[in-house]
Parts: sequence; C-alpha cells; structure tokens
Amino acid sequence: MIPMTSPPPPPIPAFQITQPLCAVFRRHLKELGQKYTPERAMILDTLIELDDVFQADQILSTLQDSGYRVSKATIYRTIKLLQDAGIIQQVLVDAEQAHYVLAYGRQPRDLLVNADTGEITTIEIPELAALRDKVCAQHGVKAQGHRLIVYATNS
Amino acid sequence: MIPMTSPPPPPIPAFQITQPLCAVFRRHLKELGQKYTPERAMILDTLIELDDVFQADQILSTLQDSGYRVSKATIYRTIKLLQDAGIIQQVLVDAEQAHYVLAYGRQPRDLLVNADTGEITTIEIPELAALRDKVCAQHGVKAQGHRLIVYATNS
DNA sequence: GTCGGTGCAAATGCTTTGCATTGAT
DNA sequence: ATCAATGCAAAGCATTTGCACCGAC
Repeated sequence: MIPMTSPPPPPIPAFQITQPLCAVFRRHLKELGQKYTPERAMILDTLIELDDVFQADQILSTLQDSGYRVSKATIYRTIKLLQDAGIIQQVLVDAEQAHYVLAYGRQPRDLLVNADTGEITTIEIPELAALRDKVCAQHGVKAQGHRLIVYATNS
Repeated sequence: MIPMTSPPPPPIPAFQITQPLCAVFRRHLKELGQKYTPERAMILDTLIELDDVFQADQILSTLQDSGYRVSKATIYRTIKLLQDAGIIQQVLVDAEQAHYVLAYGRQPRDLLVNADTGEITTIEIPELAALRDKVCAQHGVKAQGHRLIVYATNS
C-alpha cells in the first residue's frame, strides 16, 4: 500500500489506494470527463483488498462492516467503470452472481474452484495462450482473450 | 434419428429422440421414480437439434415455432433433470443467460465465442486436460472438470 | 385414489435505471 | 449556475416456486 499521490476528498481519511491502479482509474475517468469520487476510491481500495476474486455484494458488506455507506447502485456503476478501464474483468464462475478479478497489467487469470469448499483461487497455465491462439487461427479468427475455470475437489 | 423404443403419449406424434440420450434420460428418471413425459421428450429432442450450445429460451421458441406448447417452468425443470442425468452441462458464456452444451459421453467441450457475430462454437484443445490436472496436483486438489471460453474477433 | 407433472402467475434475487437531491468547480 | 454522482426505490430479467388441475397407473 502506497499513499495516494493526491488527497482524496475529506470524508474518507483512512483509504489509501495502491498507486498504479488508482492512477489508471483516475486517468480513465478524466478521459471520460468524470470524477474520482470518495465512493469510487473506497470501492477500488476495497476490491484490491478482497484478493483474487470478488463479487459486488462482498464490496458492499466489506464497506458496511467498516462503517462506510455506499449504495448498491454506486457499486454496480463503479464496477462497470472499472471494467471499462481494464482494471477488473468479469468472470462467470456460477450462475448466481457475477464474479470479478483484478485484470490490469496481468495475464488472463485462470481460476481454480474448489467444489468442496467453494474457495476460488487464481492459477497460471502459461502454455494455454499459445494453444488458444493456434485453435483460433485454425478457425480463422483472432483470439482476444479467454477464461478458464477448473473445478476440483479435495485430494 | 432412431424411433423411440416405447411409444410417446399421443399428443406428440412427430418427435423421435436420438436413442442413446433418450435411454440415458429414461434410466435416470426411472431411478428417481419419475416419468418420461411428452414434454420431457420434446425438450430433449429439441436441444439435440439445437446443435452445440443452446439457451433455455431457444428451446421454448423452437417448440413454439413448431406449434408445441410447453411452459417455461417445465423447460427449466427439465433442464435441471438433464443436468443431473449428465446429459447436458451448464456453461456460462455471458452474464445474461445460462447456456448449455450436450455433455453425455463427451470430453469437456471448450467454447469459442466470436465477439463480432455472437456465434458460439465448440473447439477441442486436447492438451488442456493434462495441463489442468498438473496444476491441480500442484495445488493439492483433484481436477473434476473445466470450462474454457475463448473470445475472438474476425480475422 | 394416489403421485407426480404441468401451466400459470407470483416470487426471488441480481442488476439496472429513473429521479430528486447533493456536491464540486 | 452547471454538470455529474449519489441514494433510494422501482423496474427488469432470467430463473424458481406455490398451487390448483390433470393424467397415468
């Protein structure tokens, strides 16, 4: 955690955003003529702390537990902005609710879902990108990305 | 297409189910003490004809176009039964609606989504299972399956 | 007559949206 | 003052469920 380079608005003294992502987000907002608000800062900070994979309602309850008050609507609107900015990516792990992962500046992150515990972690299969590109070439299209979810059980 | 081995109830004369899947489904239903009804037969037959990947509402509209009348509720209930029977598997391609693929007796089927056209086809990456198993072993878990979705654009 | 199956309509739960209010420049 | 962001409550939409009716054995 590195202190924010420029001060956030007063109501949220404790939040400190990981610098690169914060900068990326601010730049994206500026391009759109939109503002870097306290709510948006809180949400970005929270999802950085919720490691690997998170859901919208986890952000809500994490913030509420810390005594902050943000509406669901703002969380969903901010999630959309963060996707546009390339900071997070939606991943569909189950049909109940959308999950998201931090994506900025990273390889596509593959997921390992433990069917026994429900735990979701990220894994790396470096060979996959090349395999994927080859198959796409065979089909006459260009790979833009992929999403791999591996389902596993204990031992 | 092979004629059904035992006659369906009168209202649906034209439907003929691919025999192996029909047999698997009937066996599964029998195990549960449930019945192989005309509606269930129509739904299974329809999803076999909707090749590769389908959604619940495609089954509904396909049946309606053919002049058959089935309720959404029955389609969703039957889809669940077919999943239990291992005949179809849910795949999450986008956040709007669940997609399904025929799964019985097949390798896990990987998907290629054309972002330009929305077209979804199945692909094979045979090397993937081994890679996946290796990573799971490293994490101390046993792979049960996986889902790969490759997003691509034209040329 | 007992069971389960179906259709309908209502309920559910995540996500989105309309609108009045608020806040920043 | 203007312009956008927020919160709330209502709307949307895919999916599920409760319930009354129907049909098969």
